[in-house]
Amino acid sequence: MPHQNISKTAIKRLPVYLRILDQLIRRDVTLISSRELSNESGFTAEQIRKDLAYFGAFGTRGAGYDTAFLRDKIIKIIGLDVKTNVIVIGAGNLGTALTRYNTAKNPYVRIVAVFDNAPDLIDQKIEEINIMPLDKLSEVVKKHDVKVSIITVPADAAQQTTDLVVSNGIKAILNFAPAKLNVPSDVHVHNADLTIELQSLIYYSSAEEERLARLKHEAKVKKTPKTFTIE
Amino acid sequence: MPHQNISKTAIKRLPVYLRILDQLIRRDVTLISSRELSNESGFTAEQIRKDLAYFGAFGTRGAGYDTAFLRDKIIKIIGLDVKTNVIVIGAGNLGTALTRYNTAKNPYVRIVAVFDNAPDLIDQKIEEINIMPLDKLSEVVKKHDVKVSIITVPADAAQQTTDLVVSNGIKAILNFAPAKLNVPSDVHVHNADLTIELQSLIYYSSAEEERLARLKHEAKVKKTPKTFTIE
DNA sequence: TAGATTGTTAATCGATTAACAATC
DNA sequence: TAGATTGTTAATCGATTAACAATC
Repeated sequence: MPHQNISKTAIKRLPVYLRILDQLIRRDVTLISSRELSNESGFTAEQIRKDLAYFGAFGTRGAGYDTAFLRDKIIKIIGLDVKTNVIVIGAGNLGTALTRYNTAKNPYVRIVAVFDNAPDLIDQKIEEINIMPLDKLSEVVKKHDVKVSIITVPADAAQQTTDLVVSNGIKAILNFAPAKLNVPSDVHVHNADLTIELQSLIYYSSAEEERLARLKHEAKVKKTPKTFTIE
Repeated sequence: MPHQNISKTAIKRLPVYLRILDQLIRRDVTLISSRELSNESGFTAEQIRKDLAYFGAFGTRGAGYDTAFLRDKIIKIIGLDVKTNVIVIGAGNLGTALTRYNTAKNPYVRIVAVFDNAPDLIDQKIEEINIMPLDKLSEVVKKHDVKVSIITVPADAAQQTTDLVVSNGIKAILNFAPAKLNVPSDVHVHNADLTIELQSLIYYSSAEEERLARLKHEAKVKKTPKTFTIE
């Protein structure tokens, strides 16, 4: 297979497979079929096999996948075999939650520092990690060769924060600010705007058909010719 | 257009358009073209026009879209014209962050209560919103006719929490727990597993080609016939 | 009328699903 | 060998992009 294009949706599923394999290995399961992986992940068995096939042939026909072997491969595919140093910008509730969670539960990354300009937060700690002012960012990024930044600042500070991290060589940004970030083409941005997640979910939470029918009805009313009418 | 299938990806973009229209209206902009909306959102103008066309013809040829009119339409399409009552389960940092953010910045939803079983959290407040034990959930859901729940509990409590909210009539779940939730087919789940977002971003943060080439090389080495070799 | 921009149809692209040969 | 499950190719589906007629 000479450089097939790797589907972006497949990349998003790899961490799910990794999480499941981690769990299985903890339960001493050594072999798993794509059918069983499907039950655990919610993705189809065909899709799982196809996702993995982009990168190689990791299973054994007739048997399934060796859990430890497959985990090792996925870790290398994603690039988690070397711990990734990450910075967090914004030490509010969300920045704090992400820092705590990743420090405690995500063994593949290391949050090296949290940045915030609020004077009362500086020199405090979140789970042993220092909160620092933004003017220390350059130094920290160089020292730990940081390539990934999580941004949890307010929307109106998002672009200037982005410009700062990009100018310091950051290549990937996980953006929680409700704002579009302008970046050079070699910088990757994943938007994780939680308000958008919630609002698009609300679309599905109540009678969709009915709502859209009402909308169509209104449109008709609106298009009634605007002549003088007797009230 | 007799009931065209509405694309799921279009639904995810509607809240982005809404956010931009809110900003434009605040800046007293009354008319906007799809080209300008494209600049603000990062989606193409063609895509924006197509997304809106699923629901009606809201623009004026030659001119563009009336910002207030289009905002009103999008609000009705998503179903945000009536404030949506939402509950949050899990009063940790993430639950707190989401509660604060939505209370302060998202005028379209109302968080009516936060649930947690930790005794020291009960009866505390997050921005005027009570933290309650889970045995009060049924009562609150009935009282406020809640249909949407945000789940921010640990992975091992996610399914039982889900079963609880589903049995109380919740129809949409925004799930932050790193776990697959099993729900009846009439309940919608949006997964927002932040670890997965971060890990899939890491895939793009460092030399992809190189990493995958190394993987392929390893595979070759592994497949060397296992005969006796002279060291 | 001329210029601009929408709404819609057609063409392309990418992702998922189905099917099955390969092979453990 | 028979049964099982992978890896891969072909068919389908859905989403995006391109093009342009409609129309303000």
